[in-house]
Amino acid sequence: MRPPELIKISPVIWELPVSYKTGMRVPARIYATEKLIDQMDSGVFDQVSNVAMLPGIVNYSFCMPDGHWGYGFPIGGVAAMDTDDGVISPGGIGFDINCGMRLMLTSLTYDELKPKLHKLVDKLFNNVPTGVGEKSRYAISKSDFRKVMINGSRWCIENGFGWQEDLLRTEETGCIDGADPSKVSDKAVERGYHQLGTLGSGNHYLEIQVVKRESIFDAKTAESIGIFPDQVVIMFHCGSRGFGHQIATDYLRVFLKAMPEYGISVPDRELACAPFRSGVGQDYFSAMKCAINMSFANRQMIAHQVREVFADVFGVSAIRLSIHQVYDIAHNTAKLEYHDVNGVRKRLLVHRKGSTRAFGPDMEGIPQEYKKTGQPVIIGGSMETGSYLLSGVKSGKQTFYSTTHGSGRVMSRKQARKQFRGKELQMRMEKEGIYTRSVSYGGLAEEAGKAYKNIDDVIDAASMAGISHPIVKFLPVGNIKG
DNA sequence: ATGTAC
Repeated sequence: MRPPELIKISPVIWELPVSYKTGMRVPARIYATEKLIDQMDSGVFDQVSNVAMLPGIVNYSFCMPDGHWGYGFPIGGVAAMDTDDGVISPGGIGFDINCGMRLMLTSLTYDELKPKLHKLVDKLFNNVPTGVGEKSRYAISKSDFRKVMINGSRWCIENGFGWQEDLLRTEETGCIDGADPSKVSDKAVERGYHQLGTLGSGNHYLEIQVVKRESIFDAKTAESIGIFPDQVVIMFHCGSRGFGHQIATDYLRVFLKAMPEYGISVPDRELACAPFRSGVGQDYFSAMKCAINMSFANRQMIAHQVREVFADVFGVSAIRLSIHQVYDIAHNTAKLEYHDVNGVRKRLLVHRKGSTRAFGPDMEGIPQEYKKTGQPVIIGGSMETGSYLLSGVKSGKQTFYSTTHGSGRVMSRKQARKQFRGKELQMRMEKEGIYTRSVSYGGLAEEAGKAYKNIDDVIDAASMAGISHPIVKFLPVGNIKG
């Protein structure tokens, strides 16, 4: 359903000019192949051009190749705002603040895993709380949770839930500066303090994956990261649970009320925003950072539980099994970054909603060990089709160093439930060598591979456009989900 | 995504 006004800039870049809609301050750019652009719902074109109307937006309103309709902004949306006269918008970050991915390696080969796969997946399913409303296995007081809001993953490491090196291999070393718990409602704390180390539901999952020799695209980089053929790896996807959700809800309400006071009008209530420099804008920014830190800590606690389960099932310590983390990266955030805009270095608030930061080689803010290769980008595909590790590249400058975050839905959850049967899907996957455990069959059906775009198409588009570089593809063999 | 509705 592409609009006739859509201009093809290159085989993988499409533009809606400012003339497309009254009020657009910048053009909108969608990264997609012909095939992917035709798979995008009309909501993408509508929303990406709405975002182009927001005050202070710089260069373009972007949508990544996995883009689809979302709350206000498209999922796959990127919008960099001028920090002097621009806005901050919860819809540009997502309800699940710091939803993100973590990738961990093992020294195990697929043959070593096979006899224990069922036991491993069952034990992960029993140990990592999975599903809506599930609570943490750890008793964490509200005063400890306050420390988590401020210190993120660092709190976990200090309390024995992980390894020091995990911090170095986490975006922001697992703790973003400037989190202020006084800006977070009691209700959010009430929902969040017992959610550390829980997976959640929907498309949140934990997967055991295998490296196929033929799916290593950049052997040199893969080897330098510690990846080898037939290796077993662990990937998971989750965020800040009810905690971040409540913070987003709280501030959307505040912003809706504040907008007229600042003279801001938006084409869609879901684009509620406030000037970044305003009191409420800064309050949300500081509260959102608490959710960013909570989410890093959540994934750290899951990583800890994963190591425990592996050690238990294989009867060898996690250190002996070399369960080292590759990286942990968010795909739902707004962050202050310095970028070159028409030759001038400017401080921007980069909203990435279902989009992954992909800093190129030598850039500040990526771990020393990845300075040469570029920042690792972890892409979760559907549970049937596989996932990717990419790296950031120099030419990522065009999108403020942002790329895709996953496959992107082509079918609504409702539609998927109608079209697929969870039980059948589980049996078919089992036959294909993928053992899944899920809280509900309906939930499983929503995540069917065919409900998503083809992950290879999405990665090809991102690669062709020069916004990230494929290193390796992983194939799923075990999966737990909410 | 979410104690799937304020």
